[in-house]
Amino acid sequence: MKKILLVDGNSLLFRAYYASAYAGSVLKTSSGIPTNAVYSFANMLTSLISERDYFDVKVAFDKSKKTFRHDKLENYKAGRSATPEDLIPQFQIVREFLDSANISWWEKENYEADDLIGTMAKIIESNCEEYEVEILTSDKDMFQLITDKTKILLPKTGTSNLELFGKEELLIKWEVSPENVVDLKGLMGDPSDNLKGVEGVGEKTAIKLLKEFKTIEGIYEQINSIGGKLQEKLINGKESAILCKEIATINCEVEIENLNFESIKLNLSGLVSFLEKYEMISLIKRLSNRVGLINKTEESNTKKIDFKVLNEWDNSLALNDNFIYIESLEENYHKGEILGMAILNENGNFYLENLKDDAELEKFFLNKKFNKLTYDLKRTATLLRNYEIDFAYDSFTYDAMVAAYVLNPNITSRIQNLINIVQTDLFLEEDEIIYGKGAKLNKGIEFEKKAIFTIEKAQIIKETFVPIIEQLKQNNQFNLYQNIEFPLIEVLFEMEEKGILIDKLELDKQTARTLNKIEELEAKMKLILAGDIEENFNFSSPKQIKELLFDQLGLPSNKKQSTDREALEKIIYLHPIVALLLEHRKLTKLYSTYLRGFEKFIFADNKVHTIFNQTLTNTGRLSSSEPNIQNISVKDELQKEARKIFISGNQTKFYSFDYSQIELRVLAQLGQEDTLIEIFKNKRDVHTEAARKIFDLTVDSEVSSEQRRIAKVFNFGIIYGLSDFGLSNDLKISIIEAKNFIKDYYNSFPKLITYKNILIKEASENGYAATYANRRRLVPELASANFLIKNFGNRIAVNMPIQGTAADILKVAMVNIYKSFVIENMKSFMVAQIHDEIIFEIYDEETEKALNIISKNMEKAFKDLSKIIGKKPSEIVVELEVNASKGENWFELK
DNA sequence: GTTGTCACG
DNA sequence: ACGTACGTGACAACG
Repeated sequence: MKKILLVDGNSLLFRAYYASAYAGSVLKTSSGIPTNAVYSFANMLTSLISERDYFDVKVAFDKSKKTFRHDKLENYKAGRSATPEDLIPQFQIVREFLDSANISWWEKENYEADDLIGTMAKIIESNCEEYEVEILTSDKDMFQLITDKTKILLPKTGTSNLELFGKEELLIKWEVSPENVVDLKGLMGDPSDNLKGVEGVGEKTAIKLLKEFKTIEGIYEQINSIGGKLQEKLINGKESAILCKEIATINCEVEIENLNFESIKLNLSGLVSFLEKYEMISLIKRLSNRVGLINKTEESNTKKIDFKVLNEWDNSLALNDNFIYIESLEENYHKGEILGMAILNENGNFYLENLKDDAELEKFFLNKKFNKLTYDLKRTATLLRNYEIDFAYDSFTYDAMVAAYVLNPNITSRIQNLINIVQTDLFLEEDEIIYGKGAKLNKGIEFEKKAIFTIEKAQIIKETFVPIIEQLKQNNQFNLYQNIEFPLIEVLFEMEEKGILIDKLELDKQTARTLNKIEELEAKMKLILAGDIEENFNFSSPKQIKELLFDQLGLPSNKKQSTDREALEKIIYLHPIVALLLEHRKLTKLYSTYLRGFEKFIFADNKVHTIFNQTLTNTGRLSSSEPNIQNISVKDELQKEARKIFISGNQTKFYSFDYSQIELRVLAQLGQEDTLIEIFKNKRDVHTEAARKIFDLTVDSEVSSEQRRIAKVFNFGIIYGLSDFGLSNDLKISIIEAKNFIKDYYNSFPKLITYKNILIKEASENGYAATYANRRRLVPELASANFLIKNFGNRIAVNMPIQGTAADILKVAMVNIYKSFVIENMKSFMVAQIHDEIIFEIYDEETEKALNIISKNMEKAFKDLSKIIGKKPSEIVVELEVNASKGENWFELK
């Protein structure tokens, strides 16, 4: 007999909620989305499936608030206390969980979960002899569904303690048979559903009556054989009893379409990305193991992919379209090792272990007729170059990683995620499970296993290719992918390859000098604090600093006893040590992150080769790592010294081009705010002019630096989705003053409030925010009942289109400059992008030509963007202004 | 692995 | 009553 589990989703989720809400507080993600009930639900359900060995699992939910039962009884369920606020958003999230794990769930307008489950149980009983049913619910009404083949699993105490009810167990507990459960309910009523039953008849009397007369109808047929008060009560309650029975009766004749049962196969990668998304990290390992157990029974049935192992490539196997995947486990591919390669085409599936010294393979890569479609092209190309395998870059025509990012920037870039971005039946094991991770990472696994895994990865790229392209087109995002993101891969690839030269002497000099300063400063601080601290006091330990300042020295603090810069600045005049601590922070940051910390990133060529992550941010920006060259100090004079270690080559100089106020210009354009557009058109200082508007000053009047500073805070605030609280905090003014300022600001730029409201409305309706180029970001926060989270959603809806459109513009500029450099056969090259700034190394003899190409392309990039995505360039009226500076090192720039 | 802090746009 | 500006990455300390 195969067992099918039917789950009452609402009932289980409620139970999961209360089992995991302690003293009213519940588990939440860092952005405040409550997840406790889903966490517990996922835990309970997977545990149950893995332990009790079910063949298939279906979950049913109540659909709408109103059901056919409400038509019969006006106050049905009216007495029930309100659903906890933190639970409401989790009804949606739990459905997302089931989808990601590939567990099917059902809901139907007008019906409750009971009816769906009852119907399914009946269908199984009458059509499928080889199945039996278990129903997981804490609703005792469901006992009416018990038969020889159907049993109820009732949670007892806690979450893991369950009791199984069949006919016999029911008879022992209630002394009734399943078909009389509704009669019992009709007589007793049920306060939770606001069912009255017969007044004065409780459990004991009801059971006694049913034992004798079997059903409610039976009781009334022989009402005269019952005497006295009870008869009176029954006659008075007749209508109610019959109605309550009717309502308690589960409708087992709901129409359910496409119901079929097959061996359950959980989607591990979908599940893992779900758990990552909602920060349920601790469940990943536990659930992965269970999924392994649950899926195991099926493993032998999964179709094997046929493939051929080749010692050397045979170019006669090559075709026009070849899906390739190169396996390499290092996160930093600049020092990555190639473990093997899969090539899939219509001639078959091929696996190559050794890529070195394979002349045929190199011919394959150099031949432009042979298209290569892959996942993470930048990594692939870098690995090939590191192995000195020549290739024609142009023959790479598709990158599944970047395409998937365009469809959903929120998804972690792992090849396994391609499966859930488009629905497929494919399954791909996690890297960690194949190779282990951390200290247990093992690259030398069995040859066969590794070959299959690599082939499977290429298979995923192949199978998802057409659906992904179709979805891009359907979303109107194909141009963004094809003409911006895809060409950008090559730009970033070359930037990373070129790297940035490091002045090692300068680095060593500064490292020693800074270490010296730190030691001196620590000695000085120890002298001041003599008697207050131990000899081995650690000035870098927030814990020890906290104790010293607030407990020992008794300085005032906030509730959290924070010791960050903002907190320390407040108490700087109360003790001489505080200023020195701030100085210490600056020096140690400089030393450990930008000086000594940089050494490990320097390669044999004396350069750093950063990784520009193209598929990480939610807004479309790039990020940079190992090392991060987008956050090198610039604001503090002392820390800015670190910029001297980045030097240009012998024959080149650095040129930096940065956009002036690009986000505000984007805002002016997209919000159609003419006053703002005019300010930029007249090349005025936007903060000064905003100050004139807010403070109602005349055109040529003097604007104080204080007024300009306030206006500047506003200009930034508007991009972040300003709040009165945030502003009052930043400007150190009262919330009332902040409110008034906001009013003045919006009066000065009235279109901005309209635009803001449109953005929020669109994001709420669509479920995502979008840039001018149709880059999307899902904003589930907007659906939250919690107003803090919802406000966060509002700010995302406003900020993402602005920050993201600016990012889109930068990308267009980079792609176009790169193309021009190639066409003009220039040697000069791009070295870095820092969100609103692009840094180049330019050969002296190319200076004029290069500067011209760069500034022209940057200035027209918004219009170019418009054209690329098929909009009208003429609608872009705001000017983009670019400032350039040069230097032989980064310190000299700007 | 998580937390606190701080660097950038 | 609650308690925030948007987007990142790296480091040291501390469980």
